[in-house]
Amino acid sequence: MAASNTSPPPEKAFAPQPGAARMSDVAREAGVSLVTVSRAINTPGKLSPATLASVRAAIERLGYVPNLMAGSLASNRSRIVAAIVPTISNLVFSETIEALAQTLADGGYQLLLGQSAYRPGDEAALVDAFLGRRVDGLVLTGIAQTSALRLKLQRAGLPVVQTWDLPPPGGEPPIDMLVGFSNVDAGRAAARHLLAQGHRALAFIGADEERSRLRLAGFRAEAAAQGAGEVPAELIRPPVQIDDAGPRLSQLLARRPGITAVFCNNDLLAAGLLFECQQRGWDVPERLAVMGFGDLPIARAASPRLSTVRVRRAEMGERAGQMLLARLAGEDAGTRWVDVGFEVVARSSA
Amino acid sequence: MAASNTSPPPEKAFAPQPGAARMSDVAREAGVSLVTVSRAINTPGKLSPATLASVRAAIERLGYVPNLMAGSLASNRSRIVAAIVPTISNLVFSETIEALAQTLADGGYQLLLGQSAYRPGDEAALVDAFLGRRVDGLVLTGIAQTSALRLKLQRAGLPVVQTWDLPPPGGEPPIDMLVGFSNVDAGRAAARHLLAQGHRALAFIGADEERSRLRLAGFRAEAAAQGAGEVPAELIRPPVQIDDAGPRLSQLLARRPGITAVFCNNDLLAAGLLFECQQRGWDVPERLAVMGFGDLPIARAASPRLSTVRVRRAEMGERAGQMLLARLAGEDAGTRWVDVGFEVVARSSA
DNA sequence: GTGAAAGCGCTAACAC
DNA sequence: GTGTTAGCGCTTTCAC
Repeated sequence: MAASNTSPPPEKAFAPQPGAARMSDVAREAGVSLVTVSRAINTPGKLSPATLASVRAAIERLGYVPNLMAGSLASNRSRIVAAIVPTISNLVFSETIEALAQTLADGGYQLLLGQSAYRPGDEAALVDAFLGRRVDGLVLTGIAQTSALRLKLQRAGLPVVQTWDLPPPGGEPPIDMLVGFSNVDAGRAAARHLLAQGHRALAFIGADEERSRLRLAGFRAEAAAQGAGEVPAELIRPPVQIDDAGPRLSQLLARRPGITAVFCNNDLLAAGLLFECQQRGWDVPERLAVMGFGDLPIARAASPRLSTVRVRRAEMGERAGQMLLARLAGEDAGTRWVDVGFEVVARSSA
Repeated sequence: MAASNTSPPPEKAFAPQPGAARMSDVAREAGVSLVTVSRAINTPGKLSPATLASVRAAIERLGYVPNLMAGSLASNRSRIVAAIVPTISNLVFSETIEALAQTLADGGYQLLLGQSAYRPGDEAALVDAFLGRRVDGLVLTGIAQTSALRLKLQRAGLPVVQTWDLPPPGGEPPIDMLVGFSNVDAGRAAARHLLAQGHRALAFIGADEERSRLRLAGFRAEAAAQGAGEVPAELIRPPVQIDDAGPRLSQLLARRPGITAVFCNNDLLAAGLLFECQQRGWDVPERLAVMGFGDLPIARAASPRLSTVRVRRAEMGERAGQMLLARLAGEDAGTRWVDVGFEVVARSSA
């Protein structure tokens, strides 16, 4: 089914740009000055309808595409906002990104996306690349940036929004703006839900990364507070895949055979656990209760329906975008830190 | 759990860039000329170790971050490659993007990502934005670009790679380069697999978009060739969610109660169907055979294991990146069209 | 190995 | 409303 072919050359061989039209070409073509063309593009309202029309016609005729890099250099505004997420392969981030991209697009900005792979070094490298491109704003995932990075961003005077977390009481304040929720509290709430149903032998499966660890901490704190004892945890080095769930359950069981409830730090992993239970012929939640995180569509579709912790993914993206747009428009809005909260969704699996 | 707070102003209020260091500042600091600084950054091998060291020290001292926009303008190379995918919320594209981003990064290029939402208009708008930024290359998903867009790209003389599909025999040739597989053949192969197991009453659930329709066409063609009669199909307007599976199955059943096998155009949808069958108490594959597409990790993890069509997602991204890098390096490689193929993976669900 | 001059394509003042 | 004059911060010749 696979083949690699050396193909016939296309009619016209690749040529290094046949001399793309410049603004001055358009100006000459339309019989106006260069600025007039610039205005026709950026502030068309300030031109007479007649000249505007003739400039537009010239643009059309020449197939002119404005060079935004030159524009950015001259105006010192790139109209680009960058965002860094750990990975786009985790669906929990997709909606945040889509909402952010949409909000920014509506405001005339484009989103430049980077993936950190949960590695601080990659994040720092991306920030350098973005600063080098003189992005107008930056959206970060999490609050675990190194102090060197924090300092660099503050020195750059760039609007920054941290997302998906909240600063711990007494911890470092946000770099600039922030929209998130308490991962510790979310973990705590998950434990509370499970404990309320009488479970005492809890366990945890999640990624070996910052926010997952915070949820685990909250989960364990609540379990301890209610006297539920030790909570074994499996921390998976990213990237986490759905088929990690089965093997990790086995590990957990080997360590503590009596487990009755597992909190998975991600709905996909929880769905994987559901599949695993089905393979084993275990009833959920009777034999094992499973709780997810995120409330992705799969939580509603799974069988049994997945109990989970709902996170306002799209809202975070939208608000991050709005905060950035407001700042970029010069409005120094009062609200810089937003807690969008979370919510335990009780369904059938736990 | 949610709260919006008007926060105390941070120690230092937002200030519009305290005058980021420029290359000339570094030059003065290091006691060399501006060009020397430029060389220290771009062609360090051409400098004496001593001057190189002193320039680097100055860069460090000033926290200088080169302005890549200015560099791009002067050199006429942006070192950015753009890619357009329908959506990042569909995991089938994630690996392609990640492999592409990685390959490009290794070659010194950055990836700029855009989402078309399966809308030709959005795709065209993104292309304009990218051309405006003078990206050095472009990766497109699919081959269904309008002829206006094809023309624009050819006129721009930009290296372009189309992915995820192959030109139909006798159809339009690729815009420039291409790496994909035959969606029609993939659909045909899926039907062949199902028919080989004795199924005669087939059905299809997929997104209402180009490549999904091609797979449906192949699926139907094979069914017809083997005398299996009509194949009812449910085409879902994107975005397709996993919880679309259940309701669509009901629709299909209402139209044709005797269905014994369903080809889902996406593994996530197939997993949704598995969950639906479980809810109904239907055994898979005895009562209903389910086949997926993509061979995402969920196919291996599902219960029963999902039979599916494996697509070389990462390979497409990597090869697209390589082809682009080769072209950008001036090597006019002979291989411009690559068929990476696909593969039917028989597991338990069908 | 290093530097001086010119200019990439555009926008920002400021005139008229 | 429209045009003129200066750059934006770099890389590119071409000298030395």
